[in-house]
Amino acid sequence: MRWGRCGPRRHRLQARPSMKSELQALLREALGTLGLATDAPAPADARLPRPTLERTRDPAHGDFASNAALVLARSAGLRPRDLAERLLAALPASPLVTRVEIAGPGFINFHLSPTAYHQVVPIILQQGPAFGRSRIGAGQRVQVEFVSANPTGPLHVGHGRGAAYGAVVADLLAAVGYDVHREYYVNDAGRQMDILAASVWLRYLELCGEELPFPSNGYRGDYVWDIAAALHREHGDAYRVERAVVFAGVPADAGGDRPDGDQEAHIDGLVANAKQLLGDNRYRLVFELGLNTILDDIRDDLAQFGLTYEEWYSERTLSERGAVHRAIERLRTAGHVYERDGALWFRSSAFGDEKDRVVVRENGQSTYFASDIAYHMDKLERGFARVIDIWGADHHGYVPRVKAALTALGDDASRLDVLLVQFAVLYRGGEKVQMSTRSGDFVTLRQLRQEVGRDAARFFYVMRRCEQHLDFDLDLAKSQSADNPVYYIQYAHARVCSVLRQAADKGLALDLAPDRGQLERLTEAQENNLLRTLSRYSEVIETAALGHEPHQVATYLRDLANDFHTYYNAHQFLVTDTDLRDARIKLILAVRQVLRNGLDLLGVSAPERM
RNA sequence: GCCCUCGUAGCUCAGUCGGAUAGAGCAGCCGCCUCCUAAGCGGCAGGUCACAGGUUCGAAUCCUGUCGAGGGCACCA
Repeated sequence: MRWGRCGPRRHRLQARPSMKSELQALLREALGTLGLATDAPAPADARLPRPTLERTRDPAHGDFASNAALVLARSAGLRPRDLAERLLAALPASPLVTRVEIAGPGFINFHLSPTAYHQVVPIILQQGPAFGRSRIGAGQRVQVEFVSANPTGPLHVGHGRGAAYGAVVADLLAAVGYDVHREYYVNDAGRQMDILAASVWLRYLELCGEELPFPSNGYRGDYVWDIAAALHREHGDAYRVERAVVFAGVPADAGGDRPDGDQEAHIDGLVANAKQLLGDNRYRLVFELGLNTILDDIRDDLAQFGLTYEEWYSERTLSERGAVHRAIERLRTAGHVYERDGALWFRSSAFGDEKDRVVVRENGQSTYFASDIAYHMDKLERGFARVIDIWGADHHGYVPRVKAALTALGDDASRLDVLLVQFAVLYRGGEKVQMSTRSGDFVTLRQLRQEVGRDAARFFYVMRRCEQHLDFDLDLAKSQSADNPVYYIQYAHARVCSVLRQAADKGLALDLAPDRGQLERLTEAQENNLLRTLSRYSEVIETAALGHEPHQVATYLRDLANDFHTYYNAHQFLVTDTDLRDARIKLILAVRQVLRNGLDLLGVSAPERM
């Protein structure tokens, strides 16, 4: 995290979002006093490290440590420890800090007062669900596009990870003050959709009693039968065409007894025949029926997974509005396209791509890539400060060409971040669950939710870094044991609720007013650990949001739950000493609040009893 | 072949912008319920951070190369 650009400002204890930013302000002031501006733009040599303030790993080094003296010694013309001395002298006093010392090669270690930690409890209780949220995004508009699976079939478990990851990235950005626009790009045009329409029609013909060979490249899932059955129910035989006519002039399929055939030409021939035999209106109806049925299913599926979108963006309307044409013309005007072999090519190799790419095919149809150029152009034209795409890792080769297109259009490609999510592999009984999209034999997201539940699914999907392959252990996700991190964390929450129920049952009068001084009674090691962990929450949310790293929240919550369970086992909360009891109840109420806030960000519920 | 990502304890993974003695969980071993939920807690053991160089006060982290795993290299989307 950079140190911010705000000028020297009187520090006010409560105004800072976290104790870390409070200390940063102190340090910045000291640096300013010595004329070592940290607000200057980064030096040309970006490899020069910048001063940082970090949590220490070893308590002997205090609570926070800064490497400022080490990093700035050279430019200041001083030895690190000498510079550290001067910084120490220039450091303003603060009630948070009890002691500052120089250690090792020139680290500056800050020891914080117990009060600094105690005050985090009333802050959490006052801010409630808002605790951990901040305004560092300053209302900047950010677009997050995720899932965007083709509406040619139900979502499967591979899409689930992108869905969970994208949802949390978006929510995190919103939590730190960005104006987030969540979007699903609907590929409702193009060849794959035509293949779906043809697949539906062929299954319909089978329901009508026609016997026909199903194309090897058609969509074979059961859902295609369902859509075909709906068509047949509503329209009887009105769309029926004899088998011989359907296959007239269609090149042979490949596979099975015809290894010499051509799958692609075969399915394209069937699509062409379907369009011609059905005519515009009837073809359109079949097409729309397939699209809408599947899209409705996807919407419903994602809603039940806890995902909401601000917008479902149609590829078809994009091209109908002329955006694709306009994008290509802009590239043409800028001199970045050329014709070869009857097709129109974008010279993406001039902008860092491996090779040039076709935007208009020989048959006159624009490519999916052309739509994507138009779509990304449109995103930037809509005025988003940042645009985030979340794609499956198998699309990584696609990143350079999209960025190339934006650069060629004269846009700033650095406004686009593409986050690549690796695949999730399911394990059941220690065995890898085999899946194959080809045969339609895949586990759907809905099935996964039904098997392990929404909470476990959401949590497991985001508990690893996105570029890490995910081993999704179904048995673990279902197990109601401490091994299961979801239950472990939720159990901590339920335990706090349980203690409060006990207090109520015993008729104990709790004084939970914010500032009564009882918090000074929290002196046990477990209490100090808990306070330290609670005070980290805002920092975790900030780094998780800015780094697009939901797993940090998952890891943090596990730590917090662990600290709580340790405390629970070591000390009784409902003691007879009322001040101590009130202090402990306030502390665990703060724990409960932070658990809730964190789980909420992950889309996981916080049950009151288990 | 070229490109991208990854390689940390037996297994699954954290490790902040390069920071001080590399951390969790599981599995293993030893303990802890007359007590707010044992769906819990404590302890022990476990490491050449794939390998080799380089950069510097300092490298698991940055650079180069090698090896290994996954993915990508369409007038498909």
